Amino acid sequence: MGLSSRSAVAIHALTMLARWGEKSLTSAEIADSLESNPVLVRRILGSLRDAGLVWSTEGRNGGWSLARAPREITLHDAYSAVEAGPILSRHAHPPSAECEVGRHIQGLLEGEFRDAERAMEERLGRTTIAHLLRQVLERERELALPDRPPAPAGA
Amino acid sequence: MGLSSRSAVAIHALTMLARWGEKSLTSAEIADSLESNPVLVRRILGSLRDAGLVWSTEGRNGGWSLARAPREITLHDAYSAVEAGPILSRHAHPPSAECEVGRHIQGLLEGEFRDAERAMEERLGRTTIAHLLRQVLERERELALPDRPPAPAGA
DNA sequence: CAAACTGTAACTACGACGGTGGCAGTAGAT
DNA sequence: ATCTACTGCCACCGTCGTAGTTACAGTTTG
Repeated sequence: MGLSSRSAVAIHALTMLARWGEKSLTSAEIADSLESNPVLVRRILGSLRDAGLVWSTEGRNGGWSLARAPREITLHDAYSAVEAGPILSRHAHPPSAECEVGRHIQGLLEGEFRDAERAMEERLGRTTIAHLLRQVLERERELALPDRPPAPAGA
Repeated sequence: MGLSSRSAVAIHALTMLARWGEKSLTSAEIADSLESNPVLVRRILGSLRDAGLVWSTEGRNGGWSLARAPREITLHDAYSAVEAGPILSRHAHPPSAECEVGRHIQGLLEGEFRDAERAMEERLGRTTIAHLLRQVLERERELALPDRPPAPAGA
């Protein structure tokens, strides 16, 4: 089935906060960009705040800001803040201890799956919000030069 | 939420088929080891058959056998046979094109997530059913020697 | 006080999942 | 030929996580 889209929302929001770092953004502004709902955004940013990635101020003119420099926040930070359990699900029930394979497979799978998940997380940890923001600005700059399209086929 | 437990079931079944390679196993026998249901097992083994990992024979004395040598079947083979879509979910809706970040984040995330998923799959591809079976037999041998426990604290 | 925010609980709709029963088809056993 | 033991497949159920929404209490600024 796959995980939730919370990671995508979290990374999107963090990139927005990095882009407009001077001022704080409200959950409504971020929800507008997501074509979604302020409550959903607050739920996810709440998790990011619990993880120490952002902070919020209440009341009028309140909103959200980054708690660290964009280059100090990796995609793995965002992922692990909003996504809980393991990715590769284990046995729904413990297998039968009567079976020679059933007795041991669970423990062995645990190690294998854990290694595989770690590999994914390690890869996520190599990209930062700063890196993402840089690419966003780059692509935006390309849009501003319609006469010189990026990497044309015959160039 | 994480993926389904189909991968775990598939790997469990493949390891059993490798262990009793001489004779074919029925879905009921495998379900017994899983403490689960023959229909569930047939559903998953059906996917493995479609992927060319096992074959089945109908009728009395029918059952399931490996279609390849255990060392030619990786955990990634099992995983990709039974698990469909992406692991890290993308945006539920496309973000707003009005937003400078929303315009580009989806494409960028796609690349990042895809790389991360590939890292996990690559790691799964490094372990084979033969490797798993060897460890099962090893642990079983240790159980047969109660006087010499494996790796005691003071050894 | 009024306005604009966060924070949180409650609720809905939907989809995927594990699990179950039923039944047609197939092949060996007698 | 019939019985038996399988696969293959469909339809269904209860449960759970998710996205989305409404509602409302609390907080800060103007």
